[in-house]
Amino acid sequence: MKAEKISELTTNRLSVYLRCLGELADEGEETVSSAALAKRFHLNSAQIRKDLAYFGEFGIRRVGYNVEELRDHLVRILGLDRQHRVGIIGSGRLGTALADYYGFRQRNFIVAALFDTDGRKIGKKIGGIDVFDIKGFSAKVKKDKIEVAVIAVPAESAQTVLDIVVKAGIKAVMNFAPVRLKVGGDVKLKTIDLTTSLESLAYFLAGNAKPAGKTVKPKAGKRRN
Amino acid sequence: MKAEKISELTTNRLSVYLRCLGELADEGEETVSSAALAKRFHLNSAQIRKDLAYFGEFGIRRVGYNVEELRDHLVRILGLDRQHRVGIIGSGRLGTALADYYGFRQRNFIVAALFDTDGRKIGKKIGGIDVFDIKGFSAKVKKDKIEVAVIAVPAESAQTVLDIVVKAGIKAVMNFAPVRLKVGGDVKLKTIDLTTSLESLAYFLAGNAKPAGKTVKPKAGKRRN
DNA sequence: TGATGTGAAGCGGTTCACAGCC
DNA sequence: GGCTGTGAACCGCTTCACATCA
Repeated sequence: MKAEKISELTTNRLSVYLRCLGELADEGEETVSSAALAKRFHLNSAQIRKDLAYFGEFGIRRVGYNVEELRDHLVRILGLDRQHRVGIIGSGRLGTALADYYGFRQRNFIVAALFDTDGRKIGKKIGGIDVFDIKGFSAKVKKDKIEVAVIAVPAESAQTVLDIVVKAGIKAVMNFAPVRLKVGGDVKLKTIDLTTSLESLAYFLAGNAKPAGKTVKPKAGKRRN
Repeated sequence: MKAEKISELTTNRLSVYLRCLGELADEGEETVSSAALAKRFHLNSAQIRKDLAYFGEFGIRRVGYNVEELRDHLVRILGLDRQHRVGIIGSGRLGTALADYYGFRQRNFIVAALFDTDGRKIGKKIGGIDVFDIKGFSAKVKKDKIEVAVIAVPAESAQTVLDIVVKAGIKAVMNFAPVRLKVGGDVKLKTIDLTTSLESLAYFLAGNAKPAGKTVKPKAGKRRN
């Protein structure tokens, strides 16, 4: 509640910086200036400096940033220096794909369990991970110390699932169902809406197909300036 | 290039409105006011009106909007009134999950083909969809009139794949690889970065775990006001 | 009267530009 | 000299408030 001083846009960028630094470290770079970082990954150097400055003074004037050191800082700031256990609800194609997602492990996220309502799946293993009845969600969360829930169920059931998840004490949720969900303020809900992303591409194609004609027509002219 | 008068934030919301209207239509509602829509789906009514007003005057004063009619308008604005053919590159778990994704079909997106470099997969069918050699991408795009590419390959290969895709004349790309990719201005690239989303949750958990102590420490006090 | 459509104000994030420091 | 850290300017999106009109 209080920790929201830093914009989410900033933390998202920290995640990007971390990745970039990983690449530089792999190449053996020891230090990097904000300008060099910006140029290489098409970022803005002022923004990099400002983002980092929220968390401390990591740079050395005249030199730049120490790659390894800054990376460690970012890992700690983002809370990636310890494991996070994840439960995925919905063991359809998307759920199982996520269970297998390499990026999870790479970032210290451990998929501890899958959950479903489908009796045919419960008790089985999918990709080496046990599928549990959603009814036992709360108990399993406590037992396995699950901190993050991923919702990969159809849109109709997503709100119900979210309510179960929140009741179990989970504070961080990633939702893939294309619906607007409601949560209390102390729970972080991140929705990844593939439908909207897709439609945004369709819009682009539609607008692109008719470059001159059907663009906007702002009614009473003079929209900007 | 020119069509970018309307912010992407606006078009994303149009997609949301469309979904909401679908729900209302299913319930048999004939008209809805911006205020009612806002209340029901936790949106802002002024924003709804403003977003819609960019595209025309769809409302009736004193009444609101006709649900069916507005829905049709949005479908047309978003370019969902015709099919879009999609090619997915990468037939791993994520790629195949996407090939199967219900939201695609529902929105008039047809997955025409999967592409891979893995000889063991090429020529096979996965979930009813043929897997082709990426080498034949360009030809297949022309033949099947593919307009949208989905990149579901590891981060290391993503830029290479993107270059192939762009060279084949594709103008709309959805990328799931966690990298910053480079494209020319006439191609719309939408990256869905699961790694960043995940790390943003981790950040929240980290900040949340230590509510008072390690928050920010803005160095020379007085950040805001 | 009651809802839309919209100019204007407000706000938050980005970029600029430079002081401070190594 | 050259890089960071940062106040100030800028910009675009959101929200407000109201004129407009069926």
